[in-house]
Amino acid sequence: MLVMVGIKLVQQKPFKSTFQSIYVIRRLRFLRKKWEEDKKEDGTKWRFLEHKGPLFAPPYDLLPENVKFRYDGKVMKLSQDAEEVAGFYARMLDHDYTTKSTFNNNFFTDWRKVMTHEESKIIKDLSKCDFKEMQQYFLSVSEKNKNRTKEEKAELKAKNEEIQKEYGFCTIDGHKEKIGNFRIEPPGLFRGRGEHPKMGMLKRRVMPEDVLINCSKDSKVPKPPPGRKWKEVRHDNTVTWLASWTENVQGQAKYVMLNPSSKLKGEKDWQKYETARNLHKCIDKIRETYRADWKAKEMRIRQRAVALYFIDRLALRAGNEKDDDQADTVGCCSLRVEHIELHKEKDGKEYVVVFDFLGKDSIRYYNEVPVEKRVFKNLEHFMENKKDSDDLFDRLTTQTMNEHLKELMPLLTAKVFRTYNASITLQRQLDELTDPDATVPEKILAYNRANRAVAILCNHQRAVPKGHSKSMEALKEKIQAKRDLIDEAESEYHDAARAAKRGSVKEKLACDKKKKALERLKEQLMKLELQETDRDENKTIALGTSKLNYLDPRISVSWCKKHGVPIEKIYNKTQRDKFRWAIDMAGPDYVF
DNA sequence: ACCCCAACTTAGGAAGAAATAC
DNA sequence: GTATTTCTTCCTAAGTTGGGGT
Repeated sequence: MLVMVGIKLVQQKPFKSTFQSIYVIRRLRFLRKKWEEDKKEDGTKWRFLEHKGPLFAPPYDLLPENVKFRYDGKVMKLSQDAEEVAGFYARMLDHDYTTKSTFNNNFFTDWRKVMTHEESKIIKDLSKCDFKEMQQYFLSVSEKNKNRTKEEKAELKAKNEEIQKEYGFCTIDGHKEKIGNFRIEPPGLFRGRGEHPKMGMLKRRVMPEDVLINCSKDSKVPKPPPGRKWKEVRHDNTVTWLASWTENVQGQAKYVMLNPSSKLKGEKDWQKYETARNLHKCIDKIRETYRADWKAKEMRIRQRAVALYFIDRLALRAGNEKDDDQADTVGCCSLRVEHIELHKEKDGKEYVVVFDFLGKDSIRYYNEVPVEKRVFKNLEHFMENKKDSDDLFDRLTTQTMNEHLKELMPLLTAKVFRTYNASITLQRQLDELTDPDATVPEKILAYNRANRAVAILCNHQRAVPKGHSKSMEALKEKIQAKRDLIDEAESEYHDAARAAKRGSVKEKLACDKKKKALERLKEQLMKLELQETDRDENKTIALGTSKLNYLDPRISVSWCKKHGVPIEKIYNKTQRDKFRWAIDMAGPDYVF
């Protein structure tokens, strides 16, 4: 596989700018050499791995003496642990979380566990706790931090860079690579999304004794803090993580891993898009197959075929089963009867399925979808004699779905459809929406619209930014002001033109100037109007997630190269770092 | 067949930094 | 210069997937 990468790289088209092509050729040669040297076909991920270990959260700072906690109106001095946990809650007093009884109950139960015996004898009712002074104190501290002088800021920045330099990088197979998350998660209250049964529980402080270190045998093993021990040091080169620990709320493993800009992550990402491109080659066949399976005798197969149709057409997630100590969310395979409604006819359309459920992160998915009659009839059948809370696809799991997909194409799984449909949609929308003669801002709007089509397909939502309507109004005012200016400039230009007609060189020059000024204003107006459209259309849609995780970056890169749009207009610094491989690889003619 | 876990990708919101408006 | 808005980065929760155990 990795040898193929090398070949693929050298076959790429020449690039436009000399600077770039020299750089690219050198880089390609380098990459190919490296990748051949590093070739690992046995499932091992590295041969050498060295790092400094994770950075622990700073120790707890006691509150100043004058900051009081009160219980039932009376001042009470808390023990260190109780005070720290109280502080976690105090910081969140303005947050919506503290209005939820699940959050409050979980917090209170866990808080009482860290209290001394005496404290827990007194503090028995959360509503009698007064955290106001603590909250005020934390607010004042962050206010003070905001008002730091230039020098203080510079000093802080320098310190952080020092830390980044020491902990932020590792050496892997001879390369220095950036680490993604080298900081151990600090203690706090668990912020589960949606109606999470565990929200508000105490996430306790992670100690060196909780931490597993992974590095190579012949590396300098990271040292635990003085007088402390790691839980374990292992040398497992079949995995990519550098350190891990188990978080106490959900019992999940947490990992320190490489930054997306790293070669290891980049190659994986590249491979993901190659799999999606492979799907493109057999998608017609697969669609034929599942349509045929709508008629299958076996229920199991019909359910699988209808579910796959949803995964393909609606870009739904696979939908694993979830425990009831997690928020109740679903994906395709875990849909329940209560999540869809069937309408023989709705708003003039036949056979409409209305989806309404909470997906990942408890984001609502609502969609009215006209479907083939056969799909509709199947759904009716699946729902017969079932309660609302029963599984729609009771004969189907993500495992059996993925096993089936493996047979249709190597490496095919449910999520590949999301990647594929996202990327192909971007490519098609870009083709459709890009006017080659348009200005760069217009092209960028076209790009964002294409991106938006994908975000809508994948249901990537966000909360309406606060102050959205206000900022829209401000923008509208600005536009009106600009229009007035243009009117003014127009009449000035007309006057100047008349003067220039019979006037001297001087008047002609003045007229030219007016003309230029008018054009500049018009251009500014257009920019503003584009911004207005863009912002309003984006109100509840998040473009970042699809850009970062679903869109083959080579599509965007080639579009930029083809249409003379600087790549910086599409990808910011972080994104350019992550997609370095694609920026180097894809020429203007790349096709997904 | 089913369950569970490890490892990895995908996700929205918070916090911080930078840009722009005033 | 300061306040406000917008963009970027950080954070970590919440998914998917494959594999191993029973």
